[in-house]
Amino acid sequence: MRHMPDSPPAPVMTDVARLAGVSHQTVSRVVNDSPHVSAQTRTRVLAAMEQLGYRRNAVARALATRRSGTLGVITFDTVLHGPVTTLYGVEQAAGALGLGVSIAVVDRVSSDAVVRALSRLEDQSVEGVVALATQEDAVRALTAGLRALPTVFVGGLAGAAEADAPAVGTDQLTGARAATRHLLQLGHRTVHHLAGPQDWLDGRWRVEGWREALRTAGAEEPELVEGDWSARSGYVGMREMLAADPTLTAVFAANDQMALGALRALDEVGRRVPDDVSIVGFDDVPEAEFFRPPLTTVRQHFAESGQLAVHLLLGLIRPEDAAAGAAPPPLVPTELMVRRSSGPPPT
Amino acid sequence: MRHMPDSPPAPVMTDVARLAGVSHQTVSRVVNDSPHVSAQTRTRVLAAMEQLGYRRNAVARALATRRSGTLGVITFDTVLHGPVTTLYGVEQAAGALGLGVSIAVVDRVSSDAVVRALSRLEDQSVEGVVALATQEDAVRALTAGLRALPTVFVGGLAGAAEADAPAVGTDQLTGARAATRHLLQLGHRTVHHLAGPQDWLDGRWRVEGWREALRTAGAEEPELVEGDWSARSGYVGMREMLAADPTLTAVFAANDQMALGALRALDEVGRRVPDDVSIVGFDDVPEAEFFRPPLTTVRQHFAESGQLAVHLLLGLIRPEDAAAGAAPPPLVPTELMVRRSSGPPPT
DNA sequence: GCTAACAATGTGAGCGCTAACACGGAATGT
DNA sequence: ACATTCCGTGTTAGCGCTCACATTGTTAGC
Repeated sequence: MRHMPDSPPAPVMTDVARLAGVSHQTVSRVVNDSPHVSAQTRTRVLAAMEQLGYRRNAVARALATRRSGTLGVITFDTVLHGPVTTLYGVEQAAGALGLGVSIAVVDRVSSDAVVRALSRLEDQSVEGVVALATQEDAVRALTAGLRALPTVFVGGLAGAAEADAPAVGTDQLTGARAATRHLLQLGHRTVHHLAGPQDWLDGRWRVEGWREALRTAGAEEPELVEGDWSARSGYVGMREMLAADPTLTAVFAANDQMALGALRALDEVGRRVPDDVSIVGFDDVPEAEFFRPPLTTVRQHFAESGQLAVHLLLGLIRPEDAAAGAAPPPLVPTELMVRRSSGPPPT
Repeated sequence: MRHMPDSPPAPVMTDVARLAGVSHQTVSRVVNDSPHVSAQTRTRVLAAMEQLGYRRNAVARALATRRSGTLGVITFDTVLHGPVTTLYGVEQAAGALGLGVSIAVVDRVSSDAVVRALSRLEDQSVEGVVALATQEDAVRALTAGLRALPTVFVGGLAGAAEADAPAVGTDQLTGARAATRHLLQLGHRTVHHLAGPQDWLDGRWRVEGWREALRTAGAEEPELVEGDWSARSGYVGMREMLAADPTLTAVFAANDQMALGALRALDEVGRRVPDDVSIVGFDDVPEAEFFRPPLTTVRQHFAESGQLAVHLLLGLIRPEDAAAGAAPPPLVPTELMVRRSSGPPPT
């Protein structure tokens, strides 16, 4: 699209008013669906708007109402399936409500960077923020010393609760428990855990679920190995684990990428999956079905989390507008996708 | 963060002015780094701002200047590595320039949805848009019948050029050529192509590069099989290809996900990689290194594309502010990452 | 028949900022 | 010495919209 040097100025309310033969205020009423406009006048105004191609100026409206109609999202620059999908869910839900979405990406994990990102959002006068940043540091940075900008956390319910912040997200605990129990039920004595970073709330919850399931089953709890969500860390972690306990038969990886790395490590040392070792992941990224073997994993419904976050946030920002009904449960259930990477232990 | 019922109103310019004993305009000058303020006054104003915790109201400023200071990004709801990383690049570059970024996600590929997404961005008064939507339909929808909103396309240079729209992106052609040539040089008679969707400009360019390399080498051009970027389509496509030509020895997949699917398909029919068949992907997603075998692929520098897009867009929006120097070349070079999925053909 | 109530519309002010110009006073030139 | 420039600052008028209130006209009520 070429740059147009001087397009004619966009029509404003007064223009519409003049054309329709009413006052600007009446136009405003029509635009805002006020009931106090006669059907006839409304039609005339609508026609004038149509004819002029009028669009309300959101900036002026924001200034007058002191409401920007924009939500902010803070996220990390990882291309993790979860945050990205959640972001889309947020945008869809916000768009449906007529709200805009601004984003701020935190380049590295430091509370400093989080504060700067938040500051960028504040500069854009967002009315509230959805934080996809579920590391503990981030939560702390976001809750501490900041202006009263309503915030909803997605993902890490634990720390959020500590910080007395509203949060929504996947039911990590139940999901991790299901994954572990699945392996246990297949007959494995115990399940090893290739954990996510423990400063991520999601990572911690998955450990918790794993631990609970083991405890319930009376299984011994092997030392966990911590990774950073990356396939590389799954690979390295798996080798470590194998070195520490060559007899292991079942591994629950904290996400699918790490599971992929584990798969590779097992292949390198000649262990077959699932004949020798079973693997279960978490997330159900679209590719998981095409791993070798197809990965048994816990599906998360990220987009729903995003939607939920928006509705929860709306309740904080505009209590009157928020869907009146009871607040939806903040926990999105998971789904265990049993594929071929898990099976009974070798006999 | 709890909802605070009534926080004290944020300080405005006049408050700062009063405290500093100057006029609001002088405060404005300080905020905007005008040279026409004495050092002494500036210090006093700065101190007053500090004391009051003043932050300029971006909305009011936008109304007065008729510039929102916000860029829009249109993207699809795919969790493709490329668009997401580009998005981050855009945000980083914009943030560094003091610009905000609003997003609009297109839920499905229809020009209608694209128009609606664009409309959402317009409603937010973005000054320009970066379109990560590089499908032909999308480009057409974006360039057609729309207001004079400056737009930069990322990714698909071909169609953009047709539409006379500025565009930046990876040098797909050279990348695809390099991938194909790499296989040819290993001794393969020819290279099959598991193509991306042909209504995506990126997909088309990759075909083009592949075709050129084959032609240059005088190699026969096998029929291509078209996929949709997904691992599933790579899997299905590979099986099709194998059925059509069981003697194939080298495949260039249009992206890494499709390569993953292909890897799986080959495994299922007992073909070893790279001993029997070589595979090369495109993108170099972080996981590619942990595929089995590690995937030879073409790395794209998505974040740089995003940055470039922002600078190009800035040139359209604010010619005076744009870095004066020559415009950067709009093509970001690729990098061939040779790993273990490619090797000489079986003898 | 006169007032109360309400519906439909208009008027004026102001959201917080910047643009454009006005205005003194110091510095410069001849 | 006086006009001319420039510097630092203040004044005024909007940007396009909504809010609160004023003003009509109409219907209802006693």
